[in-house]
Amino acid sequence: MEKLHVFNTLSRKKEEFIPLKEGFVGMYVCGPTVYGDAHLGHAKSYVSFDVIVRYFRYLGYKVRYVQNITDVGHLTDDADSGEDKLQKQSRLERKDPMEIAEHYTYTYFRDMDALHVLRPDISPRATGHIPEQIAMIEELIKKGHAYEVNGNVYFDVNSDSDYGKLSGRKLDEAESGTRVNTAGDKRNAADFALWKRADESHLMQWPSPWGPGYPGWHIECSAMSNKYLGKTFDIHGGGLENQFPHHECEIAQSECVHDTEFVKYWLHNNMVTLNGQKMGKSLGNAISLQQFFTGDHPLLTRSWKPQVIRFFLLQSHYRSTTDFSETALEAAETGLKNLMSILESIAQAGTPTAAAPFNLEGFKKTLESRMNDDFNTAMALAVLFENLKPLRAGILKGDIPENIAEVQSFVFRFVDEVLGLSVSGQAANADNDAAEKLDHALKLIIELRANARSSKDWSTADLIRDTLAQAGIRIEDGPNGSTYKLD
RNA sequence: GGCGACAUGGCCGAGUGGCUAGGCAGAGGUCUGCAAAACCUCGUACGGCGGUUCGAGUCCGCCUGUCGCCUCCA
Repeated sequence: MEKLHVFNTLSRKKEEFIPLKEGFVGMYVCGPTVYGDAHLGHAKSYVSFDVIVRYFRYLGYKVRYVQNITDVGHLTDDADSGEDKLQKQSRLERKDPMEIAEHYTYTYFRDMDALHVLRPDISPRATGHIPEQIAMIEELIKKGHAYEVNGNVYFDVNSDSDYGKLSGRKLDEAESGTRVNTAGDKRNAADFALWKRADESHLMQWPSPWGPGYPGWHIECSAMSNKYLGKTFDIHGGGLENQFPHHECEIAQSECVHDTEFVKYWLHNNMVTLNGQKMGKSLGNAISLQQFFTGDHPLLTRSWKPQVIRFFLLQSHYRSTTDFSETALEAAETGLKNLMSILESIAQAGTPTAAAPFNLEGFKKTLESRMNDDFNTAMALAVLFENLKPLRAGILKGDIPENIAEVQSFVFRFVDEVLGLSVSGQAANADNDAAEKLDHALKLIIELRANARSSKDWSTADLIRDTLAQAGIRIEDGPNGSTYKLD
């Protein structure tokens, strides 16, 4: 595709992306509820939107990327009877809810950093925007879209004729057969809470015009997106499971307050599954990112590097489910290693020979057309392999294209800036000083082994190679001497 | 029950109606003291049954199966 197209959940079609303001993209993505460690499902979502943001920037857009931190308001159970998740966790850990929020906000960013997920430009906390949420609720009441009962405030879904436009749900359909049976003091079972009354035992509470309480889940995103992105903005993203009710409710609140379209393009990423079942915290089958990084989980036989997780996720489309298995991770790991090895060869290409130029324009165009097609990273990776493999083969033969410098700079820019895969990952992570010392030592060992080889002392040569291999250092013999690689 | 997805070769996973996706694994070969790496060659897959079409994995219908949402959830 020549121009960027995105799949818009509102229309259920791919649409050309046209920004509200030329050159700028305002984007809001639902962030985590910080009461536990982030797992592979979070990684899929945030890696997906990370690539989307990166690609917009690559295209030259100035992006304002807002991703909230939900540190209050999610209930463990039904919207009326459940306990606040943070409050529950704080009871379990015997900590203040804010300690819980702070801790898991920290681990969230720690894990996302490891995955090379760029930090959002703004990470607003729900608890930091209580006045904004209250103001919005007051406006909804004033306009007749909300009502107060006993210190609770509910949104009146019947007051909004558009309600259901995102999820394709009609109000009367939802009434029979659902498990929503707690009408409580609501006028309509489908009405949702904007503000909840808190009793004295509730740890997180704020004063409000309706008495002490705390905000409902959906209102934070409406209030904060409005504050930082305006009444209408370009893109709202999140996990597919938030389409209803969360995003539907956001639309209702925002559009009823502002009387204008809330979001132009709704993007939803699909789930990570484990044995065909959705991976989720509350389902108890989630493997946290830390557990992947350390290998400390009954379903894991070993640890997995963040980079491998990222590459694994990039190999499938963000709107497809990603089925997790260690076999699949292993395949991704080898694939990534091979890609990196190809890139290394390209990086080390010497001065150009008389070889014909590499078709950089065509390569770039193909790559961009795949990304323009709703951010098809799986395709982009295929294009990378398809084009770079022959290039490497040529380089190894000594055919170095005259435009190698441009090729190198483009390839590295794309892989690093757009895909977020760091080419010199290992080298960059290593301690430079120690690496230098190791390099000296290995050069000596390789020289001694070369002497052994020239006197056909194969047993010594093999002993050196095998022992180093066990330590994760691979010796490879080539026509111009031996080299080593760190696993 | 309502709404919505998906079913692709050993595995993962793209796919705009007609030309090889790609990755991993596997087989054979070249190179090599051996190995590794690299390079070359090799797979005609699209749940089932109909239909539209000159032509369908790709469109339509039905069936079967799996999954998601309808309750917190990336």
